[in-house]
Amino acid sequence: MNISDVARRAGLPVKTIRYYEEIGLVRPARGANGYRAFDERDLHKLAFIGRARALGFSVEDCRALLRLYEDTGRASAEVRQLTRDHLAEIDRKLAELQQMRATLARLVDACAGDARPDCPILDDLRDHAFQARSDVE
Amino acid sequence: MNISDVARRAGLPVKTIRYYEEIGLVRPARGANGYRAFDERDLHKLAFIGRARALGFSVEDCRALLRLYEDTGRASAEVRQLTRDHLAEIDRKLAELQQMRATLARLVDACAGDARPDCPILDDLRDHAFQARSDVE
DNA sequence: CTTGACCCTCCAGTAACTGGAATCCTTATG
DNA sequence: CATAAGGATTCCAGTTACTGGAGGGTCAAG
Repeated sequence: MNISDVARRAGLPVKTIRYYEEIGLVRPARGANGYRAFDERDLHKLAFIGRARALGFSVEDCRALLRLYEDTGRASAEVRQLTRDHLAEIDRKLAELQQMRATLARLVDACAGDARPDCPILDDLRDHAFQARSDVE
Repeated sequence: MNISDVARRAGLPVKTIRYYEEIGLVRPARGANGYRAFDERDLHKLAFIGRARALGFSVEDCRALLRLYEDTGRASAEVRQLTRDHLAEIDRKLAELQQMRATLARLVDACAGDARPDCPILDDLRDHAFQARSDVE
C-alpha cells in the first residue's frame, strides 16, 4: 500500500503519517523506488493511533498504549491506569471550561451589544483580578 | 516599576511579560540602565490580558480586545460578537470532551484492570473505526 | 568591594503537526 | 517516445504561547 491508500483507510492525513514515522510510531518498509510500502499491520497501528488521538491521548500516550497493545502478556491494569489518569485530566479540563463558559455567558447576557460604547465585558476584563490559568486548550 | 513588580501585581510570569512586549501587546518605557519601566497603564493592560487569557481568549483575541478596550468610542456589539464566537468555540470543545469522557469512562468500567492480559480498552482502540478529531486540547 | 538579587538579550525547545519548495517516480495519452 | 498529470520523496520553515538556560550587566546592602 502506498501512503495515500493508508491515509484514506486510516483516516489520517498523509503528512501526519510521515510525521508518525519520523517520531518512530510506525516503521513501514520501503520499495525499490523509495516509496513507503505499508502492510496491514502498519495500517492497523495507524488506525489504532488515530482512534487513541481522537480520544485525546497524547502522542506519547499513544506510544505507550501501542507498546502495551503489542505486548500480548501485559496486565490490563497498566492500560487501565493510563486511561484513568487521562480521564481525570479530562474531568479537570471539563470543569475549567464550564467555569469559563458560565462567566462568558453571564457577560454576553449583560452586554447590550449595540452601537453604544458601554460594555460590561470590557468592564469585567478591566476590573477583575487575574486568576491563575491552567493549560486548558 | 520593574518587571518583577509588574509580574507580581499582574499575576503573570516575568518571561511572559517580556514575550508580550516582544509581540507588541505592551510597550513599556526604558530606563537609562536598559531596564523596562512600567507605569500603571502598562500594569492595567497586562492584568487585562491575563484575565482574558484566563477566560480562554487567544493572544490574538486579546490584541483585538485591547484595541477595542482602548477605543473609547467603539460599539459594544463588536466586543460582544467576539465573546459570542469564543463562547461557541467553548461549547464545541465541551461537547467533544464530554463525548470523550463518556467513551473512556465506559472503557475503564469494562476493564478488569488486573494481572490478566484481556483489556477492553485496547480491544476498543483496535476495533473502532477512526473518527475525525478536531482541535480539543 | 564583594555578594546576591535583579535585569538584560539571545538561542533553543516544547506538541503535533501543516504548508511549501524542489525533485523524483509512475502512468496514461497523443 | 515525449510529455504531462498525479503521486511520491526530502527538507525547511512556521504555527501557539510560552519556558528554560547561558552569559553578562546593574543595583543595594554590608
